[in-house]
Amino acid sequence: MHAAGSLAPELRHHYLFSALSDAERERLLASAGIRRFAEGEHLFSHGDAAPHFFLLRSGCVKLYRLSPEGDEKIMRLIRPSETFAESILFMDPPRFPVHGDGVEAGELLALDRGTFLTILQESFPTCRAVMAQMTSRIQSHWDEIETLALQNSRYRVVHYLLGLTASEASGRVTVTLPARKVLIAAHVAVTPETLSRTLRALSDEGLIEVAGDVVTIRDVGRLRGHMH
Amino acid sequence: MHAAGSLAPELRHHYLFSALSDAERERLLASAGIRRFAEGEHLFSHGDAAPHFFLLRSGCVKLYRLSPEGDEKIMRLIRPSETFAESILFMDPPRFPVHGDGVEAGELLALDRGTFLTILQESFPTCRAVMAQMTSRIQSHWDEIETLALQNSRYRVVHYLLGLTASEASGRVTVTLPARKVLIAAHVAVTPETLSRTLRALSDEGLIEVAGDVVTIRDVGRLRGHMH
DNA sequence: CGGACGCCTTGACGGCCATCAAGCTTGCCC
DNA sequence: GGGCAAGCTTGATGGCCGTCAAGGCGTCCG
Repeated sequence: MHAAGSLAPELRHHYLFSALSDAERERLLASAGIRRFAEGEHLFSHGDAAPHFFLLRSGCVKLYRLSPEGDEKIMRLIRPSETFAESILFMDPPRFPVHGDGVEAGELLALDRGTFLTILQESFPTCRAVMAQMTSRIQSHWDEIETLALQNSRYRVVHYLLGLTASEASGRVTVTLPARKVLIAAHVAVTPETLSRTLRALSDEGLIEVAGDVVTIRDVGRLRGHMH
Repeated sequence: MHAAGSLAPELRHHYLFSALSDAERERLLASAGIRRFAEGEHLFSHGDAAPHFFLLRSGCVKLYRLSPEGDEKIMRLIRPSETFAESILFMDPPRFPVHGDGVEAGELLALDRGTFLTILQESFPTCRAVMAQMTSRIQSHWDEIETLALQNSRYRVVHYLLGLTASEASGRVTVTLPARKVLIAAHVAVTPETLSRTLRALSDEGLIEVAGDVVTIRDVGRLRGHMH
């Protein structure tokens, strides 16, 4: 991990940091580090001491939990310019709440907890941005809990596909799965076999067309109506 | 809903508000209201405009979601002196993310969103308390998502029972279920029938003793080992 | 005391989905 | 091209748990 160069523009355009002054951004970057990682590389473990939170610059990272039997549930797939592990800012002591692995090689910006906390103290707008971010995460958690508790696997898969489309989309839409299918499966909490069978069923019903990792939804509205 | 009287002590001892000055607490209370509710009374719906968040003074409230088929998943059971719906502080527009019903008659303190946001702006320690609160909620959501995704119903029931005991407890412990069993079932995402059968199985295996809503765990450590 | 109502339990059954085990397709390298 | 490996698909089977239906067991109230 080496020092962060002139990344100020990257931060300026990010929701969480756009309310900071140039001086504050510089201060934050001065304390930050860059970490390159390879595909499959283990980045941190659930429970590890966590002095940083992260902004992904390139590649793809999975955040996941493991059951004692070794089953994996992916909590989030992180894509470039997304931040993660902000929670560690307010924990005492700060520890990662999940495992993190590289899925595609890339680069992380590791932001220092203490520095950012000091800056927060002086920037209520940024405080508010952090809280808004946390709020929207909480929203999505509640949606996921509801989905896991109340809905079957077919619903979860359809819901996931629809989530890949823009919310105002309608009619015929083509999306690309953001990762290998085994990862998608671990994300929607089904086995790869069930994911495969579900996609095939949807396809047989004429609702979607599947070609590798490219899925064409033949009619978004109609798919929405066929969740059960 | 009528004005809040001299409730300052209640707020002073609450985690979220203890960092406020007396003047700020007074200001918050001046804008607050009290709402009494009956058992079974519907308090608000998922999606309703939400000008307040709440502190429960007495009774019990359930926060829940419904599936289109009418199945209910309880997200939280609120007990006196707990706050809820703080998320609405940072939404735009603020809307309740769940339904809320009274489970036992009681009284709510409804705290004004705008007033609290103004106060937050001037009190970084309170900001930080709010963020810490949100962080711990996020933690528990991740635990719940993991449990729903990776564990079977027996595990979830055992996990719930263990959650009712103090974390450092060991040996023989007696707990009282905090609500009717149908609500417990909706909380751990099983049917009442399955909850009943699971408790019976645990009881047949000599792990617990059940008498109405009083459950005696014969050995906490041993129960922990029998989750699967 | 008797009956009714809620709440919980118990039993029988079936469907969903995980598991196990082959096959298939694709890309890669010799 | 041939062979191998990784990722995905397909099939057969079984177990968990939801559904439906009936039965027990308190509590309340006439």
